[in-house]
Amino acid sequence: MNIGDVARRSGLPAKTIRYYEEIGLIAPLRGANGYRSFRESDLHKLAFLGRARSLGFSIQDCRGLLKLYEDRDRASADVKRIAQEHLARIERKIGELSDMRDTLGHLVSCCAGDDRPDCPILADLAAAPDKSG
Amino acid sequence: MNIGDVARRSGLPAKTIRYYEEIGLIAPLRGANGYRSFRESDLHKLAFLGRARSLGFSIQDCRGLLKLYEDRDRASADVKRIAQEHLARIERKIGELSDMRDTLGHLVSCCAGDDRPDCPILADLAAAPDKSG
DNA sequence: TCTTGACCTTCCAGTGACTGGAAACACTAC
DNA sequence: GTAGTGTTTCCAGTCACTGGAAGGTCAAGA
Repeated sequence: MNIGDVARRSGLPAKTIRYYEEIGLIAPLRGANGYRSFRESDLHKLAFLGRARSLGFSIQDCRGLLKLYEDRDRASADVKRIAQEHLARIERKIGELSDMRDTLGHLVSCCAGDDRPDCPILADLAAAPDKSG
Repeated sequence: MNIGDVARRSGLPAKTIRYYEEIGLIAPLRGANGYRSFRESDLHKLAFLGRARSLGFSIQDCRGLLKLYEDRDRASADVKRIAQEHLARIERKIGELSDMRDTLGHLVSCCAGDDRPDCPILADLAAAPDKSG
């Protein structure tokens, strides 16, 4: 398979696939013409990566997951740990964003949104000490 | 005020303050020795920026907000629109992350996390078509 | 006067995970 | 032969900083 076929079948852009090769996530063969030649196993890896990335795993996480995926002697505990740490990061992020949403939502609801200059949003930005930490 | 004082009083790293000058968010004066010389108004702007950034506004948004902040003839509607668009982005992001959390939470709860190789997390990554789109 | 140390300056490079674009080579169909 | 598509590599840009190097400035103390 050429990169275009793999891109279509995996749903990943060809650019991304080349990038994944560059950083060592996949290692497709090369044909005599210099074109990348993908095996089914490469396609599986790319689908795996696409799915993991869509769940928000970092490339570093993906590297670890892919290694475990290919290791028949793996312990599921290792996979679970990576997933749990990622889950914790996601939950932390949701918490941060929820705080922003609450603050911002309140400010927006207080703002008249008309042609006058008075604005509680700007007032807050100008006056409030940083409550984020 | 030198940059160190402003950094302490605004809570922003000196590096960040220099960066904000470089991209034109602030324009401190310069002393004869080449040191930046900050006025109270620069400090206020930096506090404003710090607060806006902590609410997740992009630098581009900050540029707009700062302009409105300094415009006595502004319409609060313009501020509100920026804030509402940002709020919508935040809510979209929270939605995406919540989906990830739900999927990942389910997978994690299904994984034994022991020394055996069988793992529903890997099984999902390997098998599931991308449901993110 | 000299030194020490804190502070300041600019410039360059790196982060994460791609993405866009240019220039050139390869292949297929007509 | 040529048009069009696919592929290659390489370089630069994204966003908002952050780290570090090399060197200039200043205030305090011996």
